[in-house]
Amino acid sequence: MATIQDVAKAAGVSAMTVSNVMNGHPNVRPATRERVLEAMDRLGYRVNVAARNLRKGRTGTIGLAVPEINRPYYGRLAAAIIAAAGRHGLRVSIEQTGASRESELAALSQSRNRLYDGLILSTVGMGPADVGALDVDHPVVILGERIFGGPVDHVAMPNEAAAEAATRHLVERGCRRIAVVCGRLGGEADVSSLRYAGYLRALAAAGLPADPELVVTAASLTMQEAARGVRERTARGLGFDGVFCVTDTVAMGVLRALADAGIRVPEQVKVVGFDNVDESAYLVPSLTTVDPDHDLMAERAVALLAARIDRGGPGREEFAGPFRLVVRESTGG
Amino acid sequence: MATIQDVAKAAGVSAMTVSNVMNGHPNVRPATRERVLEAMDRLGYRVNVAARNLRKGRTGTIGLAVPEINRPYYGRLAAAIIAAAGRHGLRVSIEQTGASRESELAALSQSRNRLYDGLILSTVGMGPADVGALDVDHPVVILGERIFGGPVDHVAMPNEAAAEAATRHLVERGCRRIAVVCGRLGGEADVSSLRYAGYLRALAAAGLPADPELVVTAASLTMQEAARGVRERTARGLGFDGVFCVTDTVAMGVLRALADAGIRVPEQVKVVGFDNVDESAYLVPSLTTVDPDHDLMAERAVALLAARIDRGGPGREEFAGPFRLVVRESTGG
DNA sequence: TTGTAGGCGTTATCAC
DNA sequence: GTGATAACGCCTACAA
Repeated sequence: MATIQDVAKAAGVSAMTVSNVMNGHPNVRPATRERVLEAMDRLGYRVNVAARNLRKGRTGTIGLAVPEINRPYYGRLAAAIIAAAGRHGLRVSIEQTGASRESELAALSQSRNRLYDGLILSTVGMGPADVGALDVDHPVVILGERIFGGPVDHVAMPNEAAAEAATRHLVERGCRRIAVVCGRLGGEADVSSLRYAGYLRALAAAGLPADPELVVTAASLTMQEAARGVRERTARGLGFDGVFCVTDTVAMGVLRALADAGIRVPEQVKVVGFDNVDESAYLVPSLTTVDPDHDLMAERAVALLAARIDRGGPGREEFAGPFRLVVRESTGG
Repeated sequence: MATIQDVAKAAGVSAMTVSNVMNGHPNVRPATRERVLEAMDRLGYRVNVAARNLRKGRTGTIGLAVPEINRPYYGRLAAAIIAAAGRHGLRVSIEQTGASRESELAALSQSRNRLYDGLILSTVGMGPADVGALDVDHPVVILGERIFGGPVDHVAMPNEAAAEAATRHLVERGCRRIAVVCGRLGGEADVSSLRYAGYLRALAAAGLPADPELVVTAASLTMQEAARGVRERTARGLGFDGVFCVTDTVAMGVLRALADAGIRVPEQVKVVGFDNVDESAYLVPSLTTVDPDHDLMAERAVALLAARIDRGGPGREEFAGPFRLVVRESTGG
């Protein structure tokens, strides 16, 4: 494999000049540039990224830590982040945390390993008690939730407001006993708790009581758990006429369980999801859901991280994306 | 950031000894090891990956190039590959090709850029004419299809056999006019063409004619295109009683279009997919589909690549995974 | 068992 | 406008 020295020799210049040509520096005479380019081409020269990284103290790669890439929401997010990173000249290395607190903390310390220039972390397992772990000296952006007081940048979903709007939509469509399907409620600033809070707010605003009977738990927010939870609930009789699901994935499990029980959507029960993953428009019935503008959030997250990489120092910026409700068949079109 | 030298100084040894401790080399006196570990800990030492890479000529990262990570099948695959790579001590950097021939070729030449130790490439846009491009001097494993004669390792789906089995299943369930929804048929060794061939074989074996009217094209295999194709077809009257979809994603679009047309599945039309993505079990109706054992394929692909990275030289191994048909509601349970 | 020397390929600095 | 020099931090010889 040809090195910069080989090219320099072949072109009759110094390595420095070759470097300057490569990096588009000014002050290279056109004729020289030509000779160098020709030599590079002839030798099939490729820059050695490891050497460049060592010299520059950068790797050109950022890490993206998500619970599992194989879930529609994280897939959607990853796609947007890879695209956004590409626009910033960065590559993306993906790590799966399995939504466990330990793996999320491990991802944070990996980033200290200087594997990546920075890390975008989707926290699910970590809680406020782990804020201290965020105090690392490398660029980190938390994506998804708000961990109050953390010394890092955040790109947050409009969790509460959007959950409230989604639930209000059910109220407006005539629902009076609205169930919610969410993960474990620790009272912390995780997806489930924040969206649950929005759900409660909408109920209160509508003067509806909050019945603990209507809270269905799907601990790790999988289709399977959601379906099981709803089956258990309907086995005791249909005690609700609307369901707010904290994610679209959960909603898919819910729709399936309702179909199993022979309950018609939206006639008997109306369902709302959250995320607007690609599949939600194609489900039968198609799913009414919250669209949080993934592309914008991804772009902001990468932009924040890139800025932090360039400028250094800790950040505390917060960005909460916009959202809109996409009304489809599951709430009556 | 502390370097190996700093640690050496702090522990009163040479850098070499620190290196030996780090890499678990034998011949380090326990007491010395202790002193070194203590110093590393005290200084918060982290190895500089760039320097190690430069020295070793390795990056510890492999590339995974897929059309779009935001599709259930590729998400599933990526999850399995990241997990498998982790077991081999490798990280995974993901690149999205958008299924275009140009981007796939670019991914191949990127790998020559020595960004990664090796590349796993899911070819969709490239054809046999591009076999030459595979003749790179870096480890590459092609995942998904067979490009005959390429000088690289392949991990292939059992495309033809599985497609034939899926179609035969429709025949066995009583279907006589079986449509197929696939991408453009170039007669090359891509997913659509191979699975289409399997479909044809099953028809022939059953003594059924192959009617061009029954070939629905969804050029890039999206839900949208599949739905549109089926809508156009049903608008001219329901001319089929079974559909073989070349992917589950396509099947989701098909199920949606059939629902729009008021056609009942499986009573009027039976549907089979391919991939067994997580969602397929939760659709309404749940989807009968081919399960190709993604985890095994991912493991094999990573193992082949890892072996190639270690041993060097070009490879020509072919591995075709096993498959099984998962029968669900869309063909009558 | 531990230390010394040297170089992996690149680029920043500063001469010329 | 171009080139010599010196790192960047680590690891593989080889020497002690």
